Amino acid sequence: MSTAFVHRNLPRLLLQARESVMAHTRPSLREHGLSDQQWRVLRVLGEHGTIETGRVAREAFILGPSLTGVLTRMERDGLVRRARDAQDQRRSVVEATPRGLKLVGKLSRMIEEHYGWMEQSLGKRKLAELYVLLDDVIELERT
Amino acid sequence: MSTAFVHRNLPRLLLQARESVMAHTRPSLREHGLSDQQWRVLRVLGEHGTIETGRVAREAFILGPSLTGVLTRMERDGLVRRARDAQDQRRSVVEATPRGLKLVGKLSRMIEEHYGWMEQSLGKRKLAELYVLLDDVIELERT
DNA sequence: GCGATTCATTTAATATATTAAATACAATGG
DNA sequence: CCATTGTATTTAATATATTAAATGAATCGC
Repeated sequence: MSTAFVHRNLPRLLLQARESVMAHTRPSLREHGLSDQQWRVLRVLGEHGTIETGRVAREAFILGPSLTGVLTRMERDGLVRRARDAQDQRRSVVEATPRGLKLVGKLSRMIEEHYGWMEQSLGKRKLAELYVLLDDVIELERT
Repeated sequence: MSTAFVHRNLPRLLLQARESVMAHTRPSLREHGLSDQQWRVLRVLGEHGTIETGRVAREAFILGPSLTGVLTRMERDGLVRRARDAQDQRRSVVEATPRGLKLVGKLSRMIEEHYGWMEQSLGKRKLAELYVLLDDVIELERT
């Protein structure tokens, strides 16, 4: 007996879920003058120190042309510094300023608390299952 | 024994999963000259016929100010028609043109096939579980 | 009826997304 | 070496996102 299956607009559900999760952390970002994208960039820099902009783009899920502008504004706001790579003059590298790093630390702790809250309200079991399923969906693309 | 839990950047996973799903349908949309947003709007119009723009905004997950521009361009491209609501002159209503409706039909069938493919490659069980978990996450926001 | 308030949409200003094209440098083959 | 090809980033043009403010119309209380 094959179950009749009701499709649910998966892209929309994923978008809603994402909004739902970020609804709790976004206000803190905004209080510190950060956009979603700037926060993603800052977090990558916090994890990797000085790194190539191309890698930032991949890890922060921002396309090259967008990243150019994001970094320009972050530099303007004293959050990051840019320079050309000495070995390969095509590449440019970025790093967070002390001010940027301080922000990363503060907000990372805040977000860690948020995960604790999600663990509680959703349940560890469900959260773990969700991770696995999302990995499976992401794998589809490489098919 | 409480399991140590490794958090996985949920917003990013949700974003990746969404991209992974849309990677298969987006090329078809582009071939027909549609952006993601225009497709969402068109689909809502296909489901509801003539409807208020406010409701389109909610169902297509587009903020008011963005929708203004999206609808302007869609009208320019002959996909929709706009008019003021006779009962309440504050509101405006939209409907798809015949050309817009033809597109909805064609692309809807394409997307339906895509769901069939996902059902196969991911499995009905997993897909159903994913729907439930995403609903749970979305519910968190209303907490 | 009229003033204050509320509601729906649009305008404005800035930031980001998207695609194609340009630029600038590096690697490679002959 | 030099011309060709490939790679990393930026520029350009248009579309969309975001937030605040403005506009225009309905409603509410008196």
